[in-house]
This record gives sequence, structure tokens and C-alpha cells, in this order.
Amino acid sequence: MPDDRIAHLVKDVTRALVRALHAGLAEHSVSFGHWTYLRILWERDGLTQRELSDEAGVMEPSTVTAIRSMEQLGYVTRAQLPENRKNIYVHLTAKGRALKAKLVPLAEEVNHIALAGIPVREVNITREVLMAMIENLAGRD
Amino acid sequence: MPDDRIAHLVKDVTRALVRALHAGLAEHSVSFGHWTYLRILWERDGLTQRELSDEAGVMEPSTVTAIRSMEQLGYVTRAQLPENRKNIYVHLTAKGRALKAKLVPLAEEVNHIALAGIPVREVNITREVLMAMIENLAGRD
DNA sequence: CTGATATACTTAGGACCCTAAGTAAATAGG
DNA sequence: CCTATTTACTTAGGGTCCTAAGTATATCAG
Repeated sequence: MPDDRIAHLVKDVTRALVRALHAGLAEHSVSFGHWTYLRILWERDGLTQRELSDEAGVMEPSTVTAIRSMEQLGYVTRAQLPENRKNIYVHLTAKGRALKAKLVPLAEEVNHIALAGIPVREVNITREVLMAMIENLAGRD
Repeated sequence: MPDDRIAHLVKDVTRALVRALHAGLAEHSVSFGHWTYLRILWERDGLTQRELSDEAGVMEPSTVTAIRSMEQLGYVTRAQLPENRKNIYVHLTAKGRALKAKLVPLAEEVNHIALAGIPVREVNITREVLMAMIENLAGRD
């Protein structure tokens, strides 16, 4: 069980991060799934669902469900434009934009806790290794 | 978005690993969830569902669902002992034990691909950082 | 010994993500 | 032009994991 462990470690860290963030987000009626899309939209508003899926790194059906639920919560609107009736453009509402001020500090706190006491140099190496792993796994399709 | 990215990186690596392993496992009628429990039982047979949950790092209801489905596939048996009718002991069948020879090489291949070209030293640092993160996040409950 | 507590499993229901297959609109080729 | 392909979104269904609440058994305390 040498290299094998790293896959399980990665999985366990993901679960730990999700668990840690979940409680705080829930207080603002934001699920972990919504968080991913909010982050993207705060950076760049008015993306299509396809673009959102690409940015989030998930498949389209996952985005459909999430965005629909965010629409019902009043965080985003979905709109078609006359020049292209196929695309659906997702825009933040004022309510959705306002969440940024509350949620970003929360995520920063969790990251701060997660990385406490770990040398920056090692965190950077980890970041590079993780990116290399994604690259390696993406190739084979 | 400095430290913040590491959370998303970890999540993305998990997804990439799951995707990569999924196809191979599916050929042997093993889902990704079953894989976790099989690995544990190959090491130590006859654990209770509670012990399996602890080992796998998941909650009990998740284990109930998975083990029941593995029982139906004929990979494990569930048995009570007269001296304690509360515990349910899970044992591998011959079929479940036989999967090891097919599945382990498959997982090793995925790990090999994922870590290709990454210096062992850096992988080890990553392993340590990930374990430290789990430790950091476990504390706050 | 018997009531309170702890333990092990189960049920119910929800969130997230996936694959496969369907629909509708846009685009490209003959 | 009009058919064929591609693109964007949707629907259907399944797997994994969670929390909360329920049931049955075991254990502990008075």
C-alpha cells in the first residue's frame, strides 16, 4: 500500500474540507454545491450553463440542478437572449452578489485552519503535485 | 485566491481519480464505493459494520447501503453470532476474495498514471501535507 | 433486577455528481 | 435551401455520502 494511499488521502481531505465548510455555508442557506458556482459568478457574471460547467469542472446535468435551485433561492437569474435562443445566461442577483462578503471570509477561515502549521514551501509543492496529477489523469480519455 | 485554490485542487483530484478508476472497476461489477470496503476486508475479514465505517471513514448509513449491495452481488456475507446479537459481522465470500487479484493491479495502474513524472520526494511531501490537513480539520468538531 | 444509558444497526430523506439518452436550436455541406 | 451534424440544455436514473430519527440489544447504576 505505498502509492495507493495517496488516492485515499486525497479523498479523505476532500471529505474533511466539505464537512468543515458545510456548517458555515448552511447558516446562509448556501449548500456546498452552490458555493462552487457563486465563486465563479462573482468573478465573471453572465456565463452560460455550459461555460459554468467547464469552469466548475463538472458535467452539465450537475449544473442544471444546482443553478435551478439557486434560481429558486433568488441568487441568480436565467435568461435567454434574442440573438441566441439556445444559450441560457446566468446572472447574479443583488442577493447573490451580497453573499460574497459573508461567505468568502468563511472559506478563508477553513483554509487557514486546514493549512495551519504547514510550511508554505510544502503547501506550494503540494499544489504543484496536485496539478500534475490532474494533468496526468486528464490525458487518458 | 491564494490558499483557497488548494481546496478546489484537492476536490478536482478526487474527481479525476474516481473517474479514472470507475471504468476499470465497473468491468468487474464493482462500484467505487465497494472498492473501499473490499480493500479493508482483504486486510482484515469479519469486521462489524461499525468497524468498517470507522476504517472507511464514513458514517454508518453509508456502510449499510454499500454492504447490503455487496451482499446481493455475492461478495460478502452478513452474520450474527449468538454471544452478541447486536453486531453484524461481515465476511468475504470466495468471490469477494477473488476480486483482489483483478482489482489491485487496476488501482496500481491508475496510481502509476496519476503520479507519473512526479519526483518521489514531492509525492512524499504531498502525502505529509494531506495528512496534516486531515489532522487540522479533525480537531474542530 | 430494573430503569437509564450507550451501542449497533436501520430507515427516511436530501445533496451532489455522474452517465446515457432526449429535445431544440444553430451551423455546415451538398 | 435543406439535410446532417454539432451544440446547449434537459430528463431519467443511479451511486455515494450525509444528517436525523427509530429500533433493538447490551451494559451500567441504584
